[in-house]
Parts: sequence; structure tokens; C-alpha cells
Amino acid sequence: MSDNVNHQMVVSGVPQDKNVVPRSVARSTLALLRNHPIFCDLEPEALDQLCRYAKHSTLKRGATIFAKGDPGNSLFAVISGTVKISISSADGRSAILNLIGAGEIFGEIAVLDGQARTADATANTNCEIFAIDRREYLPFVRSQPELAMKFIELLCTRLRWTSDQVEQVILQNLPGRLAGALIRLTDKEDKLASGGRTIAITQQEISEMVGMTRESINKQLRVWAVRNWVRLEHGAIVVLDTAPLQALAEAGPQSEGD
Amino acid sequence: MSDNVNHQMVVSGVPQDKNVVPRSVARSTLALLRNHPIFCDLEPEALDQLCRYAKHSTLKRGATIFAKGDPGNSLFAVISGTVKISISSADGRSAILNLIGAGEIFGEIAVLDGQARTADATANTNCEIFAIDRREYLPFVRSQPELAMKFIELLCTRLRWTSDQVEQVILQNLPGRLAGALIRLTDKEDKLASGGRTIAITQQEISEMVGMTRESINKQLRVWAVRNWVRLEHGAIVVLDTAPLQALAEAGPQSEGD
DNA sequence: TTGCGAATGTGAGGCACCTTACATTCGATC
DNA sequence: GATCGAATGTAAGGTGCCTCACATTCGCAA
Repeated sequence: MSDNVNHQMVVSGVPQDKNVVPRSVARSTLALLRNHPIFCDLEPEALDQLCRYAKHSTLKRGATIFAKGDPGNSLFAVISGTVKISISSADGRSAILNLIGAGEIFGEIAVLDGQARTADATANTNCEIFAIDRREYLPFVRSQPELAMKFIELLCTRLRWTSDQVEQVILQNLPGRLAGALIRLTDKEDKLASGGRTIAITQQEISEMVGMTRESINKQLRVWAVRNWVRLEHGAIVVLDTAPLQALAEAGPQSEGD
Repeated sequence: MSDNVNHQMVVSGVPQDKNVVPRSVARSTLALLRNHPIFCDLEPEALDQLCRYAKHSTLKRGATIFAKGDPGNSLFAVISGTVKISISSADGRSAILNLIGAGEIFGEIAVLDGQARTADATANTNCEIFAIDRREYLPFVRSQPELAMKFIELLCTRLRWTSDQVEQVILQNLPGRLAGALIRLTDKEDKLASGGRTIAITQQEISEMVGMTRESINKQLRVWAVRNWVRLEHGAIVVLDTAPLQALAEAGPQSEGD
């Protein structure tokens, strides 16, 4: 299952042949690229060119975009919806490494270094994405030196995110890890300016991000809810007071009331 | 304590003024750069230039090279010895993210993205390193487009290493994590061609890499020692049979004999 | 060779978190 | 507005790993 996005379901039903792209799709792709921190500084012609490379797809919730071990043939960007980057063990447990929202890109590692994919990517909600083939993309990056620097920055950001995760998982106990995950997720929401500190995520998903069971996560969240640090909704967590969570995430594992 | 390597202890005692570098030092730095996968493809003149930027230092075991939160002013390379990249929590526990050996570079993230350092770096043994200032280095990278691509590859490698760590820590129990760490460390040794599969590391250090206590690690290693999978020496672990360890590291957490 | 600190070996007991097993509530779809 | 799956809430009991508390061995420097 290498990069098998569902090409039957192309938006607007127009079959995509070579460089022929429906106008509406071209518009939304262009808009996304222009607004994306990675591509925003490109010359208009370069953007147009990149746009022609982009293959557009829509995916149903649960669809596999790529699996760990696949060859990394495409770079992806999310137009709408959320994509889950995860890994799973033989016994069915799985760990979520990241959730990619609208406007973000993913799958860049395998494309850039030509190795196999390190994780699975699946559509976490119905979503629209586009893909750019490695064969077209790599020469393009080489022709745009500033773009390479942008990618270096992106990789650094990813590395910081992942290192944070290692730090938390190794050094912290449940309250610390959970607090850390919530803080990181609210930061992300804030950056995307998607309003407020409501995190659209299930408790199951959070539990897989921090590597503990849903039951344990639920119990802890409930404790924090009665203290008005968070409010629990169906499929979402509203962070009401970041301060005590920040404190928990930063301190070492201390038990007290947590 | 920002990047305060011990500049009193400059090798060969010659004070370093601007571009004046002792011949012997220049030679070893040049040799290291020429052999390093990142720099090996540079033009000889470019190498010479880079070499003049390099500030050379020697460090005693335990010396701090930089601390988490410092501004990232320098890129470092290890000439001899080992450098420990770690983070520590308020209560004194610490987690080792990576061990950097001779010929490898470190500290690249903060230099490339201009943010604060994400972790501490300390001399794990007496060692010789050199540093290149960000102000000189960044323009240099921009002037060498192929070098930027090399850095992208390096960052991808780091990301794969770190993702692996997250995967193991979240999905695996003690035997799996420990096996994974041993495999990754032997792989590294093999690549550096430093002969065989003897890993020079204390049990304390391994325990900090996998995030479990020394006592638990010791017990597990002892079990494996009687099965002749490993042999324990003072300050080192010899991996005798990688196959069963590989199997443990890859499978999910299953209990059986381990 | 004698000391001393660092690394290793080993065990008893406790607890944070998992496992298992449900009841309940929400929200989309017919 | 009835139905069904997904998400949430809750609790009893088990256990993997930690904590604490030592004894032992190694290697180095005086």
C-alpha cells in the first residue's frame, strides 16, 4: 500500500490528466500554498509550477495514506480535515506521533531523504489533501535555494516537537505527560489561530499520544475538570487554565494533589 | 553558561587569534571535515575557509558545553571522546537523548533555526571538539547549496532516530526498550567501524537512555547474559547475539521468557 | 598496596498504572 | 425519534517497575 490515496474520489469529479487541473481545485491549492509558511515566499511563477505538480484527493475517515515501511514517493499537504501520523505494534496498540491539521504538510522526511516511511499516515477525519511527487519535487527544491532553508527550519521544528515528546515520556508521570500534551496541542491551535483553546481530540487519541490508557487519562482529566482547569466535551477538551498545567508539565514527577 | 567551552585549554597552548590557527590543529580539523559525510563533498577552498572558522577546544569529563535554554551560537563537531546530549528534570533525574562520538557533529538544531538549545550537552569523557560560530556558519551554508541538502539529510536522520525513541518508549516494556537501545547502539558502532559490537557505556547511562532505573536494567541484562546474548564488562556491554534482541525490539510488549 | 569512588549486583516491599468489565451518554443516520 | 456505534465514565484487582537499602567488585591514584 504505497501512497495509495483514493484517486477515484477526485474533487469535482474531473479526471486529472497530466497538468490539466480543474480551476476550482487549482485555486484552493494555490491559496493553500500561498498561505503556507514554507511556500509563501516563493515567486508567483514558482508557485504556479508547484501547483501544477500537485495531485488532489479526498479521503474518507480511516483511509490509509501511507504505511510504515513504504517508499516515500510523495509530499502531502492538508487542505481540510486532520491526518494522523502514528505507529502501531504487533499486538494492536498504537502510538500517535502527531496530528496534522489544515494548512500543514506531512510526509516530508521520506521524500527528502529517500528512505522508507517511518510511520503510518491515516485520515483522522474526512479530508482533502494534495500530493507532490518526489521526482518532481526534489529538483524543484534544488532550484529554489531559499526553499531548502525553509525546509531546514521545518525539520528543526519537527525535531523540537519530537524531542519534547521523548523528554516528557521518559521523565514524567501521567499528570505531567498529559499536561504537556495539552499544552503542546493548545500552542498548536493558537498558532493556527483556529480560535481559543478548544482541542478537538478524543480521550482515546490523547491516550495514544502520551502512551497511557484511556481509562487513566479519563480519571486524571476528571480531577482537573472539578478544579476548572479543563472542561470535557464530546470529542473535545477545552483548556480553561493553562498555568497549572504548564507548571505540571515542566516540573519533574511530583505526586501531590496533581 | 552559553556555549562556554573551556578556551583556556586550547590544544597546544597557542592562543587563537582571529584566523591564526596552529598548524597541527588545522590539520586535524581539516582531516575531520574532509572525512565527515556532511562536509566531504565541499571544494577544497570551501573546506579551508570552514576550517579557519573552527575554534578548537579540549574538555574535561563532565564539562558543560551548553545547557538547555541557552542561545544556540555554535555548531560543534567531536574530534575525540564522547559528548552526551541530555535533559534533566527538576528532581535531578535525567534522560540521555544521544551520545555523540568522534567524527560526529551536534548542536545543529539551534544553530540552524536560531532558537534556544533543546537539551544539555556535556563532555562524557575527556574530549576534543571544535566549534563554528553561527554568524559565520549560516552565510556559509547559504553560499553552498549542496551543503544545505546535506543538512536536510542530517536532520532527517536525527528525526528518524528520535521518532524511533518515541516509538520504543511509548509502545515497549523494559525488555523491548533495552533491546532496542542496544541494537541502535551497535548499529552506530558498526557505522563508525570502531570494530565489533562492544558498546562502551555504563548501565547507568543505558538506564537513562531508555528511561528506566539502573536496577531494573541490570536485572534484565543479567538474564540475557546467562543466555549468552550479551556479556557484561565494567563500563561496557558486549552484544553477542543480535537476532533475539532485534526480535524483542520489534515485537510489541509480550512477556514470555525475556 | 592500600584506599576510595564509580560501577555493578541483589533483594524486599510498595504503588502507579494497566487490565478487565461494565454502565452511560452522545450524535449521526435511517 | 428510534437505533446503533463511538466516546465517555467508573471501579476492583493485578503487576511491572520503582524505591530503598545494602553488599560487592573494579580501576585508578596516592
